Amino acid sequence: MPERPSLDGIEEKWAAIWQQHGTYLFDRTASRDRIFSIDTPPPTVSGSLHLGHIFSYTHTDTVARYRRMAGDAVFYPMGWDDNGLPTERRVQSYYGVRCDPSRQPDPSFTPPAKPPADPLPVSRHDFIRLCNQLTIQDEQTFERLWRQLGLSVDWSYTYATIDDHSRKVSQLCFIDLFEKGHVYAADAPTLWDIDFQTAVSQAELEDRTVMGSYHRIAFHRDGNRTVEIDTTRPELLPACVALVAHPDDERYQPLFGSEVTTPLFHVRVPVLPHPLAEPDKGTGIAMVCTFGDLTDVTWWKELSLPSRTIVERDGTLRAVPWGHPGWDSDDVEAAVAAYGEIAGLPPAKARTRIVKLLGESGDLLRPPDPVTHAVKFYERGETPLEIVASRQWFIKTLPLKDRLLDLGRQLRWHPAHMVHRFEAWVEGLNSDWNISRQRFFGVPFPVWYPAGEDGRPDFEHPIVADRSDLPVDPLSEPPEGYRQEQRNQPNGFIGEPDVMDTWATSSLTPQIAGGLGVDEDLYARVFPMDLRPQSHEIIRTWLFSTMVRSEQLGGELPWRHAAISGWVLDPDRKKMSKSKGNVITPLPLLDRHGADAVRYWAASGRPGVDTAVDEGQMKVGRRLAIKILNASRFVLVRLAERWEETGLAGVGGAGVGGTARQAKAPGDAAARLAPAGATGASGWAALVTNPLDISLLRSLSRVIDETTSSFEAFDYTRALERTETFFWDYCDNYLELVKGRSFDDSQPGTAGATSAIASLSLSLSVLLRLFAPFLPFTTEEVWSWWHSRSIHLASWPAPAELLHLGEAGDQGGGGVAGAGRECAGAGGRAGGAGGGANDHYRRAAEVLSAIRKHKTAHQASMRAPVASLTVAGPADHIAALSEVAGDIAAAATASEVKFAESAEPTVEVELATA
RNA sequence: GGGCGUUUAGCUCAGUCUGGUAGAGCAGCUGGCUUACAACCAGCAGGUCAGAGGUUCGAGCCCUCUAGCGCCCA
Repeated sequence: MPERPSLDGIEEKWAAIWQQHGTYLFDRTASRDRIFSIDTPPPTVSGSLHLGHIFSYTHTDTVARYRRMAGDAVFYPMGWDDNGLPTERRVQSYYGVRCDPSRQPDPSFTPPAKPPADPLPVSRHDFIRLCNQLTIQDEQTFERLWRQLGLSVDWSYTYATIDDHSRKVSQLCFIDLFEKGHVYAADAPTLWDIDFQTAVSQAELEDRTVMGSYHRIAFHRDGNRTVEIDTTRPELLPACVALVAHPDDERYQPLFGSEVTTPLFHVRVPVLPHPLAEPDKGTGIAMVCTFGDLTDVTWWKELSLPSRTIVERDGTLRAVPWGHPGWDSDDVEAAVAAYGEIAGLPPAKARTRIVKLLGESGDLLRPPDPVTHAVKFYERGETPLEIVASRQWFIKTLPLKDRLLDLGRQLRWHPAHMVHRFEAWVEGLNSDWNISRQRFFGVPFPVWYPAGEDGRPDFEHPIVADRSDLPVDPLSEPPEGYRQEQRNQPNGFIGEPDVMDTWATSSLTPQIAGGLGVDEDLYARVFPMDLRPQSHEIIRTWLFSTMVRSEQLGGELPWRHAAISGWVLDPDRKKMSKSKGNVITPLPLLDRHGADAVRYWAASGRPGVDTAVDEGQMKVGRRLAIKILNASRFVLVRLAERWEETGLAGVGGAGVGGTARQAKAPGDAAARLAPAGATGASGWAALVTNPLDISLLRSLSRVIDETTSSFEAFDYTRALERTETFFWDYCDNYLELVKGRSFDDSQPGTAGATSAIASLSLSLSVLLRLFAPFLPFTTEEVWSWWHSRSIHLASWPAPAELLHLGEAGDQGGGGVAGAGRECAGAGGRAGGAGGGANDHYRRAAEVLSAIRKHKTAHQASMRAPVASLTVAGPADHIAALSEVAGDIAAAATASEVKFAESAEPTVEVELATA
């Protein structure tokens, strides 16, 4: 035990020892009912870890540590979500390269020391090589930070969503979907990001309010009459396939079923009713184009409209064959001429041009009217999404809506109201899940297509890889029965060039971590997982997609509980974002305050509640940690010095002081004192005979009950608060009260001193264990002063450790002293001495407080001697207090305590003249 | 537009299911070196519980409405 305890260096020290000793290794021989498995979110490694990670993962870690101490074999793996676009972007900027899939691999390629301003084109193979290279670096950085934070992860189960194992599981599950008919490829309207040149899914969308303009345009009816529509995208006029208005809209009811012609292009389009048309929006009648937005897709589908797509994958308008089938016009020449003005242009330029044309033709009825409106963006993109028709793989989710809602209700959500977010999302689903991405660093589809005589792929007969060959890359390996030379040749084969959406793989983390198809024994032990922790913003993506996959694989929930963390807000309770420049990075905070202090702050954020960064809270946490060091030293010094003479050495506790290091795991005090232990409740607890000590332990046993039930409900914050409140009171009052008795040189070895030492030892042991999930470094440091085995492998405290059997049973009631305790007998034992046994401690603390108040009011030192002390109160108070008079007198620095009966409790203090 | 959450001391939040005279920490002020801890301790001050109405002997808590803030969905 150090002379002056300190937190300096304990993080490096214990992180290394935990790693060396394998403290958090999962016991995979445990039976299912003893296992607690956690499906941790694999953070995206391409960014930096932010405070939200620290926050949410700390929550998970407190629960993991609790479960481990409560006797579970905790399966707590970590994954890295490294595949996908974020990594590609990081690699592009880090090395200054871009992927050009038409290039041949260059094995000698190494990226320049400094990224060039103009990105170097590299082959797909080399690009992926760089992605792998950088993610491995990033993952090491992440792992160091996690270790610094003290996460009790079993690092031997770490996976990455791009590694061989994940690719294998992901492809395996794709084949499973394919065989079950849950996945299909189709030409369909697809949300398309023209900058990233890739499809995106509904889950990756984000509405952003942007400036636009309503253009009022005249469509023509018979007899020179017009219909006026407002549109923000006049350039899509050639793609117009209908006009729609609300069925109840009397203005347009007469037009339903009739045809109108588009200006400039002279295309006949029907006027149709549909409830999604908003009468209040613009003129109340909308132009349906293929495709301007998702509502267009709905109208197109539900009204069985034709398709006239004009937007290319790069966002420009493609050439179209006016006058040919599907592109009929009443004035082909005019249509060709008008379209010739905009073909090949990007949307914004095409818009300007067409507005000019409409103005010249007189069909633009007034100057553009600026509006703000919501536009769909890819969440990582900067250009509004286009909707293009292209061939993509989709997972069927729409037929699953009801089943998913049902599963959502079966899942235990913490907090419970988070289920609404899930339900809102599922109910709002309007398309199947597009899992194709036209990118490079992702899990390939295990699919090839036979090439016809013309060399074109036969999409109707995909060749799916054999399970035993996984993982495969169809762009570098041929399918069975083909030779590599037949790639892209007539009558040969063509590999599927797309990769899967990141979520298509990270939705399988329970299967990946659990070893589906690879380690069935492990999988059976850990799946379904017990806990899915995550933040609320990714309910619609990660939680949702994982539910989909688990349902399609085995028709069940992937986990039993979902614990949802809130967001971390900046100190002013504003959302942190790069653009606002208010992002706070975790590393400086960890360095400044220490891991336990940051964890303390994180644990103060209740499940689901958005929490502001609060360095003040971190300072409080650090102070708590220091207090634990000092209080522990106080207790352990007494324990060590009185060890022999109190007779405690023979009771079976761990060695303390000089002998601590020799004690072995089974000999730890905690282990011995556990109810199941050989000595059990008849151990140290039997030595606690003083009423003050007994009532202290009774209070503490209630804290155990409360923290335990809080943890069972995933309310780690409450567990921490209860423990902390008790501990601070314990330091201020209990330690002061027993200071004299536990250290009384005049009476070593008396029952009173022995009781105090035993009680201090028991209570400290319990308190440290209650704190261990929150402050793993500090508690481990202190624990190591008197135990050889990690506190994180010690058993979670049980009330029975503190109380004799038969008394422990009535602890559950808590609150005011139970009636059953009143008649426990009149001896000096627990439950004796009249009124609620717990009152000794509480009343003594109140008296002490009154004395302090008096001293402070008289500007006296706390050590100022008290000449006369008279405690008055109801008979039962006095009876209890008189039993602890010696402790009160010592703590008050009074020579004696006089008692008097009165209706109201009072404390009269007279200080000795200074 | 629909939904969820939230509003309690200057700040951050407890006060739950199950109604009984407003709590903690931080910050502030005052005092105290007290042999575990001055990185500490003690004390003080600080609130129309967002607003209105209702139920009740009694409402921060239950019900209704309104407003602000945040988020989700459309």
